[in-house]
Amino acid sequence: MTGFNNFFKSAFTVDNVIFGFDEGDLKVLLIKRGEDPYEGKWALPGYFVYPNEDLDSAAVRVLKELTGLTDVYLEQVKTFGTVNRHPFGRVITIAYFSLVKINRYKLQPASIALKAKWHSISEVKQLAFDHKEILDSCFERLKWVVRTRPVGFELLPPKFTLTELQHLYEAILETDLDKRNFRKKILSMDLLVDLDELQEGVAHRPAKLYQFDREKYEKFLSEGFSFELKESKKKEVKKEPATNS
Amino acid sequence: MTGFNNFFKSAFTVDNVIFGFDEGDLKVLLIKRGEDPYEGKWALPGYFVYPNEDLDSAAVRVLKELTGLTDVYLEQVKTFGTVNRHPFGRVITIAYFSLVKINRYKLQPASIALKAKWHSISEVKQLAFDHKEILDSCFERLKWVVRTRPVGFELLPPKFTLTELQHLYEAILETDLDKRNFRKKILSMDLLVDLDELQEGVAHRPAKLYQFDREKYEKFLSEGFSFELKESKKKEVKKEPATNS
DNA sequence: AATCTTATTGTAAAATTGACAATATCCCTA
DNA sequence: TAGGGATATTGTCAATTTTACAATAAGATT
Repeated sequence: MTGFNNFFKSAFTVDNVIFGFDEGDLKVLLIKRGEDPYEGKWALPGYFVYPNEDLDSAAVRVLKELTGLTDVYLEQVKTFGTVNRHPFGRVITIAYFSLVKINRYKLQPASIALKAKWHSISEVKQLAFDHKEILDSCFERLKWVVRTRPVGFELLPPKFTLTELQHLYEAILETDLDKRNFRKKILSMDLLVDLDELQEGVAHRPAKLYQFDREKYEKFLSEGFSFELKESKKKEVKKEPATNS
Repeated sequence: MTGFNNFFKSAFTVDNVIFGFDEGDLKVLLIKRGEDPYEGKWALPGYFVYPNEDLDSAAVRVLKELTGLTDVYLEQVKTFGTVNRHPFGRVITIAYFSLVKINRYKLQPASIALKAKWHSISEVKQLAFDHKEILDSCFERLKWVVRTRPVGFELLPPKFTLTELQHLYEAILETDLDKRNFRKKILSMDLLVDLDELQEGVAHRPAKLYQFDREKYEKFLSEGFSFELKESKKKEVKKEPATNS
């Protein structure tokens, strides 16, 4: 292997776009960096991959150290490796996204982070490194995944209402959906269990609670079933309210 | 950056799944490795990424050195980084796939390759490293891409018949398609130019030649058009002829 | 001119999508 | 407990898309 030594001078990290859903809004978990580079800047949680660690394991570790969660949906999206993206040397990063039930855990700021905080996707304007670009890629991927596989449920509590589910899809796809058509479509897939329970603590007619039937989904999958939501017209672009200028 | 030095001992490569289409069959370009490790084994063309080289550039370089082609469709798919996947040390690889017009070039076996050869996808059983897994991932991705964006044309000569196009889709999607329905669907997208030319040299009624209208496609895209072929039932699984056993 | 081979084309039934608004139910307050 | 408030729930019809299906057309070959 003489001659190859020059190649063994790089490092790689994983960065994790952790999505959550709260108050009708799609959120991403960001950390305020506690060390160089970009100390004090908001960034995606991530870290170097250890020499004896698989990539997926590293992504799981980063997630666990920050949130304490282990059993979550996690998927590799894309690798970013522009030559000068990291001030310490050649560092490429493998981007993952994960979907967590936002109320299920307590943030556990890892040593690398001064603090961690949920941000509304739409309000994230810039981040350390090339993390904004990574976030955008993962958001695009999420849009596709959510139309293609029933993973939306990973973002909701185990019991949810159809309206909550619809709001989730609307937030992710950035469209408005027709209530009646959405319900028809979702229910026709026969992946939800009607729990015969009602929402509590709301000051109006409570909605029925449903649960995702994972077993049935696995069964469908093995029979060649394909979850598919049609792409629809874009929600008209929100006009930025004309700010002072 | 004290303490991080231990991370800067890795390397990364790009591996390229180069698809072509010939004789009604989807092909992949493999090389017989001319050096360690796995010398003499069939593998995906790939190489280390140079310290001052972007990932995409490396993929382009690998493709060019092998085929002489530069202006081809190329897309990053996934990164593979199992700890012990490479005998020389920690080496992760970023997998790309590309689509080439198989008759448009002469193979130029690079220094790393004893020889390069097109293999029918279905006949590739095992490869060096984890390359078979990489190939499978890229093939899956191609199936999705081809239903989602009109990139199939990248695999055909500039002028092609509708039957050729259909055979291409059938090879990639591993399904049979209905002739009339396929034509209706494709033509209704209004992305093909009827060249008013006929196929030559065939011993039967010659078919009309068409050309992909890239400009029109760009225009449609900017207007929010979405190319979409519906997923269809799987072609019934070919039963392996019972071999001697 | 007859034959061979592949190209080309249409129609009707079925399934899906998309648009659209009235009624039902529970909570809360007076 | 009656009325108002708020959201939940539900159905129909038109339009579009998908699917299944086979007869005729046209150039090449003999």
